[in-house]
Amino acid sequence: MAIAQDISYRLERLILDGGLAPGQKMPSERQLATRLSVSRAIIREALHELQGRGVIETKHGKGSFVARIVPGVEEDGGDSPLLQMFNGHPRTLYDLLEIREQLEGQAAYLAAKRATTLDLHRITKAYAALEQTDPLSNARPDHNFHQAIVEASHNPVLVHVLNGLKNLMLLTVQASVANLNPREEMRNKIGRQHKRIYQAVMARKPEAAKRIAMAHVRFVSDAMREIEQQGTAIIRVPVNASASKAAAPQNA
Amino acid sequence: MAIAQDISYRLERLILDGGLAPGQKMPSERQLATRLSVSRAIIREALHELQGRGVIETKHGKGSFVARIVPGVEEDGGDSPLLQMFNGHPRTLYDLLEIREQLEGQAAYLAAKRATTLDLHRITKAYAALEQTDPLSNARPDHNFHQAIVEASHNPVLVHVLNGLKNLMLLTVQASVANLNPREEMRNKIGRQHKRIYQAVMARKPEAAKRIAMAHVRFVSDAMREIEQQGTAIIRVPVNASASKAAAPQNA
DNA sequence: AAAAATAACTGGTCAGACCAGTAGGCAATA
DNA sequence: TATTGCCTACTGGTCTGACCAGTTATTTTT
Repeated sequence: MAIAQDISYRLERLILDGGLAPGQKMPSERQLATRLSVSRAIIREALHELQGRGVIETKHGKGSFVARIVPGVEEDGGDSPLLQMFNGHPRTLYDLLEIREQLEGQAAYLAAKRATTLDLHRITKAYAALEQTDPLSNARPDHNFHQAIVEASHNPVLVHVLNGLKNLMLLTVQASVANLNPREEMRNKIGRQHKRIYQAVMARKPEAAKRIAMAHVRFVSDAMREIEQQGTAIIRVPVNASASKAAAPQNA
Repeated sequence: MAIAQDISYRLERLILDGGLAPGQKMPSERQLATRLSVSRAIIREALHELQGRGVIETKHGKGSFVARIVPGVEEDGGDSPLLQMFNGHPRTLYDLLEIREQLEGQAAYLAAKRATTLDLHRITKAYAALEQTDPLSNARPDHNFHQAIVEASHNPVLVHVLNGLKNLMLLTVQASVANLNPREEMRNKIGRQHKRIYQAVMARKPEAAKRIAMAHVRFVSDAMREIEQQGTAIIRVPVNASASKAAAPQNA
């Protein structure tokens, strides 16, 4: 693989894995070049790639910043091309969940219908990891479980679309985990829902899987809406997820 | 604006405006640099940006090529690995329709629920244009009608996702128009479906709108599948859609 | 203290060089 | 003749080092 590509992936992973939070400034190009032992030209090409993907935005004389997906009370009108759309819309979270409901439902349906034994194995593995993980730690196992199901759908377009929403997804999952999991009843309900999704897919019951998966997302959405109205939310909008994440030292 | 950005936009416009068709080879980097009077580094940065958006894919020693099927993605994704997935997979068309069924259904649902009077006006206008257009001419009015409904959903994420699939969409719509509309019964059925969708949205009947919209996409999908099995398809896979497009001079 | 010049960052662009795949031509060989 | 194989002229991939252009904090002036 071309180095520039490789670098762009490494940087993206660095960002997603919590090394850098949305809005945060990335190291300077010269620093990155030195750090990663490549020329600055390569760094610039990699950064442009991330820019094209909407992962970062760059400001002349200031630096490159991890794209802020969502609103926030933040500073200037710094808009990223794609993500600009979301600015100032606190509804975004629910908009996303609205779409997730559809797509995850379809994914579960197709997964139950088309999953190969290898797929089932992967899903099982992801589910096991999800069960064993401390629900309070982080959102990744949750996301992985859903992801495994999506991939088992064998619909590249679906995979592509959900992959494109990955960043947003992570934030919502994160938000839901942070807000919902601390409440025991919630945690249990969600756990049961995951289990039922898992079972439906394994049992190859498409309709059931779809129904349950949709209900799951709907439940999360409704629960968060309720919490938000009570004013007891830990995270109101995904932006702050990074902050609470930084406060939680148990990240991988 | 930074030159690299500007260049990337100019190149993208060049591609989308029909100067370059999917799969087609772009001029070499050195050529572009000379032609556009910028350094090769700038060209490379611009190309990486397009790469990140999934507009092009680049092959060492061969050149850069307009990505078959997609622009962006967004991302997400974006990038050649995703696009590669689509190449040569005739199933892609149906994969896309599978997703469209969900998203268009949801869009219609939300549109019926949330559309403002302005939205309704726009939809009416698009529908009128669709009715008055010669069905054989091109797919744009069809796409515009669906688009108007999507925008009326007032879900930026949904708009974003479907926008990212725009080119794919155009191809499938185009394919369906090319294959289905020449057959009178099909044309009539589809016309009736559009009408029912339109009426359901205008009458603010979310459930009905969703059901009809989903059935519509499903119908198109099934019909095309059937045609393809009969071997009477004009366009089998989206890839060739561009070719037929070039052959049809009546494009806007 | 306020204003202006400065210095030390940051990204943006350029030029030219060289490495590394690819493809076509053309000669030497079997 | 047909095949092999090299050579060459493409293509993108990377590096270097320079200079331009915004941003910001510091330091000098006033």
